Amino acid sequence: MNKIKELLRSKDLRPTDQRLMVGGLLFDGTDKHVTAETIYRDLKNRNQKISLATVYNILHDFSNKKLLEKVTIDPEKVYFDTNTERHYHFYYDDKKTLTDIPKNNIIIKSLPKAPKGKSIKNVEIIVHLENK
Amino acid sequence: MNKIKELLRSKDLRPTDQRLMVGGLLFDGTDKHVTAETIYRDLKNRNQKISLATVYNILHDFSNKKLLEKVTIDPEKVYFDTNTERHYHFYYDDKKTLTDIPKNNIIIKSLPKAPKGKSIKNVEIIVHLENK
DNA sequence: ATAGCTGCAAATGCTTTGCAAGGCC
DNA sequence: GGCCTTGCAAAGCATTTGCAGCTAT
Repeated sequence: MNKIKELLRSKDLRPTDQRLMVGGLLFDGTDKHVTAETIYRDLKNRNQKISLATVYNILHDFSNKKLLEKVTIDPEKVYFDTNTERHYHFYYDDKKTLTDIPKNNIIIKSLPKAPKGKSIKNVEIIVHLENK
Repeated sequence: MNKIKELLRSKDLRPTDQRLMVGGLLFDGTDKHVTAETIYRDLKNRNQKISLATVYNILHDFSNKKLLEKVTIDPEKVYFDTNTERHYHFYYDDKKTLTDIPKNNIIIKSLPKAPKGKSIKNVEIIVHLENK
């Protein structure tokens, strides 16, 4: 838990109780794909004191500070991914579930040049899956 | 306009006034990226009789019948693209605008295998842009 | 002390739904 | 005639906002 405290400090985020709870759930070394709702329910089930609005705040704080990556697929849901390295996603359209595409399983040969005055911020690749 | 009528018929969609109007805006041979709101305003400005709910219905009908491709980027907006061929998008995060990436400017060298029992439905690539 | 955070409830904004009336085949 | 489509208003839902009360530093 102290590790998370340091992590937050290093990003100029005050280590509040709520941030530590959310951080504790997210940064355990394994990759996760969560939504605000997911986190909120999880914490509520453990009888933790936190509000949904705060979960949204925290998730966006984390994402602004590059601790999470925001992935948008379904207009009704925003996913946050603890894996912030360049990688891409499978999306199970039926189950509305996100998973990482195993590394090196997708290779982009050439990226387009950004239009004048613009630069590429990030590249999102979502491979939508359906049942055979 | 008769062309659109045929187009609709070929997809088992009844050529109602509203569908013809929306189809007329969309299928003129040039690629477009629209939202329900866009279409609705456009038609309203021309004093056409149509409701927002119907625009949503029609856009989804068209997309279900593969006349349009649905692209999701911003959780607040769903874009529909008249270009249903395989191609990808630039997204101007600041202006919330979508454009096609010029053909052959992005090449995927290898696609991942779909997990067991699944097949790839489509691949969405969104290159997010920011100001330099 | 004070800038930053939290949390509630209300507001927002896109999208969907229910259902009655009307249109297409 | 019977099924499909429209359109309105209401409902739904994820997300954001305003703001008063706390909290970390």
